Amino acid sequence: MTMIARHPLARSELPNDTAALARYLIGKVVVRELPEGRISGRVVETEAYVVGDAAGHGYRGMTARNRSLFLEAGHAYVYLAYGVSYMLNVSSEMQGVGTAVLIRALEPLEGIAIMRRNRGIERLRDLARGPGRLAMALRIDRSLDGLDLCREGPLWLALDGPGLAGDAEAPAEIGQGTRIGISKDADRPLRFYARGSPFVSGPRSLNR
DNA sequence: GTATGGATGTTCT
DNA sequence: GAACATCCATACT
Repeated sequence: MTMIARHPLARSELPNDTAALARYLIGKVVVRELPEGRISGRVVETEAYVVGDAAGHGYRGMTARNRSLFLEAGHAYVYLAYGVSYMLNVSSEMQGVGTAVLIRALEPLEGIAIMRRNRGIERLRDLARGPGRLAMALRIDRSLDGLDLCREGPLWLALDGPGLAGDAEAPAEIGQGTRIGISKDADRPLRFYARGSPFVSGPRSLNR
């Protein structure tokens, strides 16, 4: 078993601008620590919900649900969408600004057997392809809302070190397009993805 | 591969 | 009462 060198993202290195953060997070690693073991996956798709964005949950100010959006960059904002699926977001910009990056899809790296169990399916490609599926695979719910993702803990964000699985691959080109599943401010190119990755959600036509 | 509809909790009008 | 940052099963091309 290869030793995996990996450390948390430094808050000071996160781009302040939300769209820049969304791009920055492509290729980084989400780590989930569970009693049964560790799950991790490479981020292959994100969306930015920026300042003044009518599609963003912070657009109308702070509420009991969305207060984590207003934390300083690098904290988890988790909410329930459509009463069915949890969504994992990374808060962005300065404290007091209600913006975030939605993590939409992961390429599974570690803990694949646990992910299969959490999802109740076998197919590797579908384990975390889509934000709701991702949350189910990593067993993410509201109990993780507000967590600091720049420190090792039950859920954190990591940078690859040498020796990591997938490390030898050339860094994927980053594509950019419109966000999925929204109606307000829908034309802005605020979705980022690893071009050509089979683990990106949505139709293949959106991943060229 | 694409298209459709139902389940579901929370927020807002 | 409607909208919603979704998923899944089913039907169809």
